[in-house]
Amino acid sequence: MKRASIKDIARIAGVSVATVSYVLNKKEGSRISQQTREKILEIADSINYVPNKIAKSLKMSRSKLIGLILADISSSFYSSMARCIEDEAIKLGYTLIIGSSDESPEKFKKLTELFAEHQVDGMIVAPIMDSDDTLKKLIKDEYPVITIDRYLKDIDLPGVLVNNFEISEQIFDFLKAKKFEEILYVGYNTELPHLLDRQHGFDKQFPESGISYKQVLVGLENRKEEIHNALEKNLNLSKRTAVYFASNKLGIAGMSYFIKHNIKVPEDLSMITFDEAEAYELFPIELTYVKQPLKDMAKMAIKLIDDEITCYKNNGERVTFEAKLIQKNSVQ
Amino acid sequence: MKRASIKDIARIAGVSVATVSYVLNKKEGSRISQQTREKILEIADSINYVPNKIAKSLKMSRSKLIGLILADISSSFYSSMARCIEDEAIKLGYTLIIGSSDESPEKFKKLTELFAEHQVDGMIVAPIMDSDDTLKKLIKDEYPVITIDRYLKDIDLPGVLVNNFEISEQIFDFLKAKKFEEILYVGYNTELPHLLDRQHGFDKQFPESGISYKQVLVGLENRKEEIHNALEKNLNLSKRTAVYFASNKLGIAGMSYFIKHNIKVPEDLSMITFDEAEAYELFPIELTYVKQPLKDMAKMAIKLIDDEITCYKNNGERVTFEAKLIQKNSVQ
DNA sequence: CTGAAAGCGCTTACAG
DNA sequence: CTGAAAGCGCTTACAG
Repeated sequence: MKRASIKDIARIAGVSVATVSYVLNKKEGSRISQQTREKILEIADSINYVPNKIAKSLKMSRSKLIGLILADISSSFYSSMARCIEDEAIKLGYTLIIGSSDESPEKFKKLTELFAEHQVDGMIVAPIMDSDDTLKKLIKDEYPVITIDRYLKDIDLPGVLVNNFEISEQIFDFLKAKKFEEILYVGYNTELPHLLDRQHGFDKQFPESGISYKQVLVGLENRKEEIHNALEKNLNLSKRTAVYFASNKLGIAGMSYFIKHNIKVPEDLSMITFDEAEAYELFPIELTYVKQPLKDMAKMAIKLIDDEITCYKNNGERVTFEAKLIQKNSVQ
Repeated sequence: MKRASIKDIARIAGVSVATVSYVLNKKEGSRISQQTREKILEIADSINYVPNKIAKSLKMSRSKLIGLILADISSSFYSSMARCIEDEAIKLGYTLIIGSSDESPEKFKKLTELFAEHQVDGMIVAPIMDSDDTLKKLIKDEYPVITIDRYLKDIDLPGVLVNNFEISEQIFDFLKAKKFEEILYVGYNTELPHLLDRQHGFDKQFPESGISYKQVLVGLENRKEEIHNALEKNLNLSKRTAVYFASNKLGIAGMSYFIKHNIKVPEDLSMITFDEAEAYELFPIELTYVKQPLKDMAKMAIKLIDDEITCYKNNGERVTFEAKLIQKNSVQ
């Protein structure tokens, strides 16, 4: 598997490696004769030449690699996101290296180090709790990094996310207009700002609304039992109740609870979830849920990181996309 | 973001780059004095030295990169698989580059080329229809490649997969023992051998079994309407019927059909699916399904590709794992 | 115990 | 229109 290099092409063609490099890179102002050019291309093809991006990277200090750090590639939200980012990255000539942090600061740190060693041109990361130091170091080194989905307080990094606060306000208004007596928010026990936004946009108006409000916060691990227990303790079906699940995993755990206990949606209870999921197909009715514009976000993420790579500025500006409440039949 | 190199360390320490390289790589037979060693390590740390794997790769002709080509990273089966492979790859010091072929031979080819240019040490691929030529070229070049989940007729490559044929035989036996009058196989209209195995292991015994057998084959795109239509045409609930769905996506589409039409499992109909899925949680009863040992398969995949990288032999031997029928409540 | 030097496969400023 | 040469950041056989 000894592979051909431009040196081989040069030798066969009887020209210099410089000449080969010029024609292979189709430089605009290239002054190579049509004849030489054709000969070189032909030889390259015939000996199965594959350009060595590693050598090129070393010389150019550009790897055309982007590191993507997600919490967990096997979760449906992140794998959908990864897929969209993959498609956009390829369009700009980047290749993706992917890693899962599992919400562990150590793993997160390891991943950034590993990716830096591989000389990725930039990183797109979903930050996690206590990844501040790791990110600060990257910022200090002026490493191109942007955030996706999440962000961190006091960490100024460009990023893309949705209007978590506002969409939750909208959901509050929506539910308020429907005159629910009791509303339950099922979210996460975390300091992750995007989740706090999602939570606070929702609960801030309750005090003066007169609506009975409850809140259940579980661990980011999405343990089914924990979620079911929380619902069991907090669900009051004697009132006209709505539940807002802050993620698709929470929603799915919720639905499995409802199915198990024969609670009918929306007759006995109304519900809204965040994000989409394949699993929704299996709920007896169509869900009202919050949709994030993943493709647009991915496109913007790649644009942002490409901008930072091309011209580092890190103005810390986050681009907010509008999430959309898709009204179906789970709220009555 | 100009980064420190061993040259910088050497300059500051007043030693040669060779010495720096030796201590940084902790070579066993290293003859560097404890004093120099400590000084170098200290300096490396203080100037924030990050080893440049690209330079190392170039010199060593080893990138420690593995290319993973799946049909679609956003599908739950492949993202779970990717996650397992990621974990195993890291253990052996490899980093994953991931791409989705979307069942397109052109994309598949592009991906292998891109990965080869990035000098991945090897590739783990889920081959697709008409990717023969691309794979043959890789084999001719003696590029380390192994297959995962799928394989291709007449393409000899090491790989890991499950005993599709045998597990389907077992399912036939299982259903036969339950004395169903009619059995429906919902699979794919494809020549992909692992799916044909899954299919043939099931249908081969029907002729002499006396059980009425139907077969529905849909496109790999898993279009819900197509699957629903097929079920509508072929489902006969007047008989004691069982359905075997050849993938989780098919199974999910099937379940959504049953829910929509108020068909009760297992009272009106029994069913079995292949692979797991988050969505199963939302079906009213626990499913009987086929479980693949993803972790073990991932571990073996990394072992196989690492073997090929270390010592290319490509004996074409596929390692078969036993899928397991997990008996729950969807078959009566 | 340590260093000078070659070389991995490229790109590109410079010279002709 | 084309080539010789330097250099990207490493590793390692060789010499001392």
